[in-house]
Amino acid sequence: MPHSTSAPRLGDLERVVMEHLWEAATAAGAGFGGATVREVHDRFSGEREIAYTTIMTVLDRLAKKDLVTRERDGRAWRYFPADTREALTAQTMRRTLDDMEVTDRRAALLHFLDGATSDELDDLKAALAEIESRAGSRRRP
Amino acid sequence: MPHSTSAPRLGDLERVVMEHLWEAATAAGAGFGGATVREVHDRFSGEREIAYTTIMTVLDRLAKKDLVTRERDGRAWRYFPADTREALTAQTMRRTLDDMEVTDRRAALLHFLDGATSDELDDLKAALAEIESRAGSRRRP
DNA sequence: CTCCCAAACTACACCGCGTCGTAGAGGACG
DNA sequence: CGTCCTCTACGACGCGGTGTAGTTTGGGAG
Repeated sequence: MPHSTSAPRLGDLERVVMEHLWEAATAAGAGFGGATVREVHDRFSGEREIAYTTIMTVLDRLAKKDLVTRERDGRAWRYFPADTREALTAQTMRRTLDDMEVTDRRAALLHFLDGATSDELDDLKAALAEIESRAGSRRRP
Repeated sequence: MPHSTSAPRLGDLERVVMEHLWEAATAAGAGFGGATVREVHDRFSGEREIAYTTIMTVLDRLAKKDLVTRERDGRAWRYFPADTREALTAQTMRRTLDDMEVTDRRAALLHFLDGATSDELDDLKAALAEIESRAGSRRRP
């Protein structure tokens, strides 16, 4: 069971920084890339003027919220997203569902699907099928 | 940041007040109900000490966020939830999905379903079936 | 020993939300 | 009429979260 501590909300800058970390992760393959404060800060160059220490603060707060982890890399810290963007999104959506204390989940889900594109419905069906198959036949090759 | 049409987030007290409004709505049958500031305030009696004006402020802010509407009822205003709890929940969940700019929605949904109970999966399948059955009219451009 | 870099700590402004207080406007009623 | 009561309108204060950054400190590279 992954950490069930409900996902904290992100501010705009926090989200953008996470963005960079996720990019760094995928760019480095599944083996994880992560980034130092300087690397993240450099990504902002030309795009936006922002202080190095601002990035440090943001990364520090993200770490305190357990949204990122960090490891030493020489004298600097290297930051890694604690979850994929998709996992964090799912946690946040679930938290909403819980917080709202919805009694009629079916109705809520119906409303949710009501605003979905057909592509999304396909995605959902695919996801559902996968879950089912996973639950139905435990143990697969 | 152009997401003004999306659902704003609720604070704790705001949520509790919405709670009362939703109760009032269902208790009075579909379509009517609503409550005045005094009625909402009275609901808190014995359960919690809170100022009348606090309720007024909260209801006022909810109205500014378009989460409730109001009509004159004598000298007082009568407040009505703008959406059902389920609809608001769905909007918030969708907003999360949009804000996070998830590229792989299928993965996100998969994570979401991963934390679902089997009852919830049933609800989802039912909702999905219903959407499918009334196929043909798709909203959103 | 000196310099530079990165971390750590502190600071500050702003906004959202919980929490009220006070000032008025209009009925109700003696 | 004057008094009282009830609601609204408006504003205020404190606190926590977030964006933003400056200052201080400690440890390597010369």
